[in-house]
Amino acid sequence: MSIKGIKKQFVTLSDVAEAAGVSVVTASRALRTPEMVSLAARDRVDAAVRALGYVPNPAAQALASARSRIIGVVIPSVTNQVFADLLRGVMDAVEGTPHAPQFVNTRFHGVREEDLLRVMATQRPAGMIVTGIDQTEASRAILSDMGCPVVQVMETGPDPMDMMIGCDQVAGGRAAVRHLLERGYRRVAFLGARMDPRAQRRFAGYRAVMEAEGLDDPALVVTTAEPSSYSVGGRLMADLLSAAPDAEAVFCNNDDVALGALFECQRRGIRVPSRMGIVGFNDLDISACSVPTITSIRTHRYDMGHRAVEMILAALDGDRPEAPVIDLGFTLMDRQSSRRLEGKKT
Amino acid sequence: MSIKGIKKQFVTLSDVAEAAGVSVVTASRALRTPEMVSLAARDRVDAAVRALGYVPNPAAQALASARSRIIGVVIPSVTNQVFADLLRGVMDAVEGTPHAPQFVNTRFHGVREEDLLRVMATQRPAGMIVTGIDQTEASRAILSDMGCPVVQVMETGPDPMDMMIGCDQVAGGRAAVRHLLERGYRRVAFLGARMDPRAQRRFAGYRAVMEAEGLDDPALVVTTAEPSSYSVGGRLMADLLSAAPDAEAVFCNNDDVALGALFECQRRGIRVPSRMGIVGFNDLDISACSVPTITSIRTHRYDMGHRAVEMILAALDGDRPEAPVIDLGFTLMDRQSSRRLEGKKT
DNA sequence: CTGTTAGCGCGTTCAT
DNA sequence: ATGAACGCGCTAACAG
Repeated sequence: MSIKGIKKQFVTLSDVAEAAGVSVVTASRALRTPEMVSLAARDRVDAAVRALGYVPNPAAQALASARSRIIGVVIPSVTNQVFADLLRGVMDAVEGTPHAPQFVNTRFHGVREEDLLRVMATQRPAGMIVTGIDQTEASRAILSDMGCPVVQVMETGPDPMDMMIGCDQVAGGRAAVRHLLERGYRRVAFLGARMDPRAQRRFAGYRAVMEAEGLDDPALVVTTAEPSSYSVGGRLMADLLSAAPDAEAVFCNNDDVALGALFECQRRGIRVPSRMGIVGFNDLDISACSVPTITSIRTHRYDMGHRAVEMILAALDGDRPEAPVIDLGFTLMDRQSSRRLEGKKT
Repeated sequence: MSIKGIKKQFVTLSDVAEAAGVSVVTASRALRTPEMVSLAARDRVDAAVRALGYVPNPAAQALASARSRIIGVVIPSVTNQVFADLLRGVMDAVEGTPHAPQFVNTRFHGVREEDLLRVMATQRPAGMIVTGIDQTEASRAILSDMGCPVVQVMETGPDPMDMMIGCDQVAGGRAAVRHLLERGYRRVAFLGARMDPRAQRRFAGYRAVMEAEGLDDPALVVTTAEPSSYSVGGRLMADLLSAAPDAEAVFCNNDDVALGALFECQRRGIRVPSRMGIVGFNDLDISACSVPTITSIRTHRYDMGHRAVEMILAALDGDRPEAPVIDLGFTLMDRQSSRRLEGKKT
């Protein structure tokens, strides 16, 4: 392109400006704020851009403007299907925009989160999406220093840092347990793996209902610090059957555990839902297909990711949302695994 | 920091240099090539870095060096558990390095992939990881123009662009079918969803074995363009039972389909494995826990992601691997769903 | 509406 | 072993 022809490897804005016969600034403005440029200039710049195949250099943009087009997404785990859904929502939402997500995972570790945020800060992100509402004070400080829109996703709660979109985990827990009680189960147990803050709150919902009904019993609560998985679900069910052989139903932390628990029942010949009711949380695809199908609390992870991005983009455009915190709610998917009365299957 | 105190929001290298009483270049060298700096200067720079909490600005680095620390990862889908495992391997491997992955998904779309690569190119990535071996000519050209290490993952094949790590999909398909034949199943069907190139090659393995045995029959092949899922697996099994009621076993495209097929059998009261054998592909967690457990071809997705990153980092250090293509192989996980003789479960 | 002038923070010559 | 000077490609001030 240039006479030296050595260092320059890409088409730059000056190339475009030269080709269009305008100054670099005009070319720049034609691309970023077309309404501030004469129609004639705009057309010539556009033509030059197409002819030369110009694509802006994000590093130069970021350096000059002290703002990148990166949207930082902080999640605790990539393994978990729940977060995969969130990611999908985020990726779909940035599509067609000049923004790109950058994912980091905290592995459920608070200090690690602070370090990761400090590194993210050097990128001057356009926006940040963080999981949950339990950030440390230090993390909150770093985030607010970033000077960009921040959305807390997955949960709702008081005291949002900036914006928030999710659902009430305690209410979800309550709904699950009430459903089982309505179905006629009394000895309702709680199975929980990886008791992170959200799982804790679901458990709080469970306990609230059980205590209110005078049905609470420590023997009915089985948890582990291990990450949730199908196999852990099976083990928790096994432990429960030892500790409380008369348990009639389980509310599981999430659907992985619920499905593992179901399999354990099948291995032991325990009939679900007649002898044992099961309710999960999150409503994974598989819960609607298993035999029997699994009753679960459906949360809207994809939408949370998608709308979180939309909220950030709107905020960048100066449109702050009316309400900073959005509760997407949840839906009880009433399926076979909690249908005590008509229970006929395995 | 500076007298103006207005624009400067972050600690820069000049701040560090000033605090350490050295020039900016020296500070820069102390960080990047410590051996070229006197011990005294090095220590003072290190101290200043810690005292001021200096973190380099990646945009400035990228602009000045025409190289970012981003590793581009191109996958066809984020939904799929298989790619989630790959991502996890990648994320774990970059941890502790100055590199960061950037994910884009092609949605199994070739032209889309080209566009995405063109955008990635503007970032001057440190390395690229791409899925599969079926890139278009244009994509290959863009990738090679990036002037960075490129690793093709998931499969092995001839003609690697640069480096390659995966396994032989055709061989995997053959192994699955041979296993079923050895177990005594004869009318072995193929169930396939989203017949992407990898699925096509597994199918090629299936067909090769069936033809060699003189057992091939078009009625035994049921596929759909829909993405694979548990429910699609159920539907494929239903379709198979209409087209070939005498089918004795199925080799499924992947474990989602296999599990869906199992559920469909359970709904219809068809005994697995005695009446219907099932083998999946990829070996998801759930396949080891379901009732019955599912025989599957285990592939090493996590390792592929992890080692792909390691290969890139090594190449950046000038250590090209001995062999540019690594075959990680696969393992047949022999479980209950194909145990025809001892089959007793549902 | 347009152009001129200065940087953004770092890497990379060249000198010394 | 060290430093001065320049430039990466773009945006942000300020004039006109």
